[in-house]
Amino acid sequence: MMMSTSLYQDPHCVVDFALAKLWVDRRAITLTRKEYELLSTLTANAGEIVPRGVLLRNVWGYGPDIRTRTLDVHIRRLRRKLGDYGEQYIETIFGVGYRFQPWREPKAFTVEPPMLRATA
Amino acid sequence: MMMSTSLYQDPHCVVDFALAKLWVDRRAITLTRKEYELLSTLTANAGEIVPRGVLLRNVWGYGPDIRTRTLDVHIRRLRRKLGDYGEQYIETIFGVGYRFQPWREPKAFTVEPPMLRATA
DNA sequence: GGAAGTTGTGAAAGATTTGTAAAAAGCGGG
DNA sequence: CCCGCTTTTTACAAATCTTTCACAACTTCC
Repeated sequence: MMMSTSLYQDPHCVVDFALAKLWVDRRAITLTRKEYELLSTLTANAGEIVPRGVLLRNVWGYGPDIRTRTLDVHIRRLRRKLGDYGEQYIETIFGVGYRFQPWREPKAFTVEPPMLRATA
Repeated sequence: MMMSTSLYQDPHCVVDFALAKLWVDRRAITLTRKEYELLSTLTANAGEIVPRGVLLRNVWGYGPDIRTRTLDVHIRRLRRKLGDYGEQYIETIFGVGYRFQPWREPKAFTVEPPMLRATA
C-alpha cells in the first residue's frame, strides 16, 4: 500500500519522516533516534522558533524543571550531519530556542561579482 | 497485467514466497520455517524499516511486553545463509528494527580509480 | 569593560541495544 | 523412548547511542 510520503524537502536537504531518513545533497545520512526526533520537530516547524522547553518536552519528555545540556549536544551533532549548511539550517535564538530555516539561496556575491566590466 | 508468482528478486537473491525457497547466486538455500517467515516479512517490505515489535508480532505472535533474543539469533542465521551479502542485505536500525536492502552495485572506487592522468 | 547567564564543544562516563557461541528446551517421526 | 533437527534461552562481549562534565565562547545588560 503506498501512501504519499510525508517529508520535508528543499534544494539541499530532504527528511523522510516515514523512512526516518535524511539526505543532504543526495547523500544519505544516518540519524540516531534522538537526532531524528529532534530534526523532525524542528523541520515540522520550519521557519518558526521552537523554544527549548518545547523540544525538551516533545523529544525527551522532560518537565520544565530539568537542567540538562543534552539538547545542545544533539543540536551540535545535527548541525554536523547537515554538513556545511548546518549553521545555516539550525539557527540559535538566544535565550529562547532554535529555528530550522528552510534553504535560501545565498546572495551571489562570490559567485557572480557585481559587474566586472571589462575595461578601464 | 497479470500478477505472476509472488517473489522477491534481485541480481543475487531470489525469494519465492509460494515455494518457500531461497536462492543466493543461483544456489538453493534451505531455510527453516522461522527463518523463512522472518525473511519473507523483511523482503516483503524491502527498503523499509521493519520494527522489532512488528517482527516479533508477525513472525512469533509475541506481544509488546515479551523480552527475548530469539529474533537476533534468527537474524544472525539468516545473514549467514545469505553468504557474503548477509551484512549488506540485512541492515540493523539501532533501537528500531531491521531493514532488508535490495541489492545495489557497489561503488566502483577500486575498480576504476579517478583519472590517473599521465603527466605533470 | 565586567558580571551574569546562555550556548558551543570535546571528551568521558553511563545506559541501552545488538551480536554471538553454546547450552537447554521443543518437536515430530521412527 | 530416542534421535535429529529446530527454536529459544543464557550469558557475556561488543557496538552504539545518550547524557553529563568541564570549560571556552558568546550575548545581554548595566
